[in-house]
Amino acid sequence: MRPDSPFRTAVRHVPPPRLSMAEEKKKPTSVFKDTLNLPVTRFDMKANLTQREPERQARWDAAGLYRQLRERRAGSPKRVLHDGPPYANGEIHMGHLLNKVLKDFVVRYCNLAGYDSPYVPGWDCHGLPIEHKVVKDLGSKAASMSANEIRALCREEALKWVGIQRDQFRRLGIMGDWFDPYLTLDPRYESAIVDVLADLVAGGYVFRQLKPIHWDIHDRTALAEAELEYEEVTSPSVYVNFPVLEGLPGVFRDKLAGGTCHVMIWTTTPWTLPANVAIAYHPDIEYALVRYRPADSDAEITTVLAASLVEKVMGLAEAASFEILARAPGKSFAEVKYRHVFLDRVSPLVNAAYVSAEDGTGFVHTAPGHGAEDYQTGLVHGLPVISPVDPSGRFTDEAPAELVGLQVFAANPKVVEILKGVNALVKHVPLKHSYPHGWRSKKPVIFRATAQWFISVDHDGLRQRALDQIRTAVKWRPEWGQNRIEAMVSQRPDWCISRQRAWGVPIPAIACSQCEHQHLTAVSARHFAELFREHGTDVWYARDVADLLPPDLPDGCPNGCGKEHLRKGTDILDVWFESGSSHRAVLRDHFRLGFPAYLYLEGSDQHRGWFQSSLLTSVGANGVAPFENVLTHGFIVDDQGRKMSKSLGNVLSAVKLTETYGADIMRLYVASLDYANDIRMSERGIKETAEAYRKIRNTFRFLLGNLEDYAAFGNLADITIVPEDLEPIDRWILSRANQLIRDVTSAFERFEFYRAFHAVHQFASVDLSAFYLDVLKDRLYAETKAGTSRRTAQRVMAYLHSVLVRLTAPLMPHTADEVWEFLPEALRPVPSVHLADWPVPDSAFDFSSEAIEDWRVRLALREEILKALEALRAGKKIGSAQEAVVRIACTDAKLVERIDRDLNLLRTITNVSDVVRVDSLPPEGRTESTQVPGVSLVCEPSGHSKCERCWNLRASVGADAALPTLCDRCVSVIRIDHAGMGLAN
RNA sequence: GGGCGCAUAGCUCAGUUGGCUAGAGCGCACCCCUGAUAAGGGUGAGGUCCGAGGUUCGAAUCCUCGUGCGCCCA
Repeated sequence: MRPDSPFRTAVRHVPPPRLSMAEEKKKPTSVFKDTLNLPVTRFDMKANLTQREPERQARWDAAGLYRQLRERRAGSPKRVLHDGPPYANGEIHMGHLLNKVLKDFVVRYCNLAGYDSPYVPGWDCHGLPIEHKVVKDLGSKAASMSANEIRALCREEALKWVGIQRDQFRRLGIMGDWFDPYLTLDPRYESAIVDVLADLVAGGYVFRQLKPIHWDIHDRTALAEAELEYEEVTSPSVYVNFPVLEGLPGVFRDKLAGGTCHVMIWTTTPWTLPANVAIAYHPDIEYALVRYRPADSDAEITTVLAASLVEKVMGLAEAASFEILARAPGKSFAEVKYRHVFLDRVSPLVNAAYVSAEDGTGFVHTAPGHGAEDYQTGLVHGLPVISPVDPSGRFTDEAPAELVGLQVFAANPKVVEILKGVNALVKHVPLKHSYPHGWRSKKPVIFRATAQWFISVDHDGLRQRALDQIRTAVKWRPEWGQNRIEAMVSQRPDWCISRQRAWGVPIPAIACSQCEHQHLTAVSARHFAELFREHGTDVWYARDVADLLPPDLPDGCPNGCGKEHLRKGTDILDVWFESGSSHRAVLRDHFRLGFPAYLYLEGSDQHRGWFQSSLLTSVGANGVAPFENVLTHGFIVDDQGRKMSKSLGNVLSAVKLTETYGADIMRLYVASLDYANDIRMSERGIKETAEAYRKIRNTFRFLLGNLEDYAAFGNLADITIVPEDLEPIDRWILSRANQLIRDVTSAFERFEFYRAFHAVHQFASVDLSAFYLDVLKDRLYAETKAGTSRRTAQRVMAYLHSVLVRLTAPLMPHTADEVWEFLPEALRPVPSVHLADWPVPDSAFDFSSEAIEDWRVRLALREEILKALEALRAGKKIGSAQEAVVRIACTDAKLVERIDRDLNLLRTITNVSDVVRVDSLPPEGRTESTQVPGVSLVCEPSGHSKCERCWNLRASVGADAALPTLCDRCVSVIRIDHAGMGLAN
């Protein structure tokens, strides 16, 4: 059929001959193509994030975006997310990325939502790992260097990593005050730490007490766990009988009939026996009363040990005979007292959960001065800490006379001899086992009790007050965080805050070596806080003690020893105390962010770490918790749920992945995950997120492409939605947008970013891309350029754009900012989306319940029509939906009215050629609607011709003799918009 | 070994106080379009709701035990 055929009108109900695919492709581009308003935009489909993000970040920095934001929100209600300081060591890993990105979501959202929400990042700069590395690199030189020389190198090392990590965090688009972060090595911060200490000293929480620590007797130094190396050694293990005095259970007493009895212990460190003050049992292990005859003796001995070990131990001891007299569980030994084998000391049996019947005897020799577990048990049972060993590992005169002056390892044979002498030795066997050695000396280390500084958790009800704050003043998310920290705080022992290192904040105590007086008062601590603020903590190491005397120690030792015996304390503070003091340094003093903080947000391991140290120091010093909300995230595991570790080879590199995919993709990936529990991460997941990103980006691009001729509009009236111009589908999408704003806002308020991400993604791909925008194409492309229909569509699109760009700004700040620049001037009153205000729903767009029901029916019918179209397509009857017509029959009178009203709308939302209602449909081939009872429908090829311009198949094509290949709509558009083009001729 | 948690489709998540045939997006398969084009649209196949008991008319949901995994401690 030729377009200019004079007969065209008369025969228009006859289907035109269909062109083959080959013929269709060969068709020349229609002259009408240029009359369409096709999308045009400079906004790239390809994101090229790895190149564009750093450029954009540089522009933000140059413009002082963060400063602008601070000014804009000055005076608004505050919401302070207080940053937990990462350790300034090593490149950032996935855990850092997760943590900082989550924080950035919160901070960016709060700022958009109108809060004054500053972000001051921090770093934990002191501590062992840095010192360890510096000393290791120095090798033997370290020994000849002064504390301050080593500390200077430590500072350099820490600052190096601060710089590297800062750049890596900034690359992720984390917004904050990167040029004035808080550093725990900053004198202002160091001063605040000591100020908190002064408060605690004033409150009477700080005391000094013996505690066993790893001690290198060769280097005469304390060692941390990380400085130990484990090696095989052979130790003289001994089985020893301790004589029982009283308290045995009745079943044992009956068999003993007044005879003597022992309990048998086993130890690989005989030299610690002088410090024995208890023997531990497990309450649930079954113990046996055994009478045996040693190989070399006629005298029978009665002793107690774990029932399951009797045979093994008797075999080892080469007993000539043995017999089990009775059995009893460990818990029946609670009242037992025994006498030390070679000292005049009576001690108790105590229960301890770590006792096992795996080896030994089921009883554990307990010396709180020489073991960590022993010490814990000692705290529980109030045992004395005895440690008669000097720094070089020699017994002091507190030890038995035979041992004084002997080095402990050399003393082992002597102890064995003593045991033999008192007839307490059951058996002596060399044992090969793994034993800790000093990392530098390579020599075996010992546990030695030394005086340490503590914070008493129970002084002045501190523990109880902390628990009260946990329960009443803080909101824990997820809620089980409360259980967790409650359990930990209610069980934790006193806090040992001293460390024997160089790289940290000195505990500014002045000691008298004559009388052992330790001078640490609120006044003296306050004095040093001021001194450190001015000079940094180096001053402690640089000056002589005489030049450091605090105002309350003018005349030397208060016990009358004079000044000449005074010396500076050599302990530094536990780094947990340092970071735990950030509420003073950052929230209250120097940065004045505001106390308490709105939110602390860290990994769930910090229930034991920073949350707890911050809580205890703050309740002790300020009386209240330093945070209102504590949000925790889980740990990153691989796609199979296993933790990431070098040995498993499943570690994802945060830095490399960011370089490969871009920050916005990595951020979106974080946003897509529920971080409350374990977080599974895989490169595959990142790739899927990249797909979601592309979808969202392309949706923005389509919006922008169709707003191009509109973007120049600067008049607010031009871009304001006129309600009476809205078409039904516009009203539908606006009601959806309202819901989206509500969902995303509530998700951000509850820190459930994955809900925000899923909502946005779903909206962009389902509501917009697959439906609203798809349906809108006809209006946008084919209607008159400046007509109400097209302009209204653009107004709605501009609105949707301005909503979406704000909702996504916290999640993908670079892309949102890029997209923002393409909005019409009047829609972006500020130069960056990050200075904008969070969208609020417009209740005028909310649907009535009738409108909701109308749309339920329409969308249900659409779904069923699309299914029916698919059947036609499979039968090669149609290609595009436009080639089909839909016939609907309805038996429900009320529905008939509604469907008749909606016929054009149904045609629009399904993109078919036509939708008509018929009185009835033959049963064969029709679809019975399951969602709209009473409705059935049929799809079949359209009989209409295809409009050359808009490609719709319409009954009106050919009606206009001058433009016979066009539908009536396109005819009128040509006459209005393109009258001068001569197309009508 | 103890404390605190978690387990729904290949992936990421929904699933109200127990109540329709357990849902969505992505991915995948097939198809359409070629005027969002290194795009866009449609349809479809995917689930022992970790396992085993129990409570209940009814369990993904509540209880018990187990398995696996994570964090913290020992």
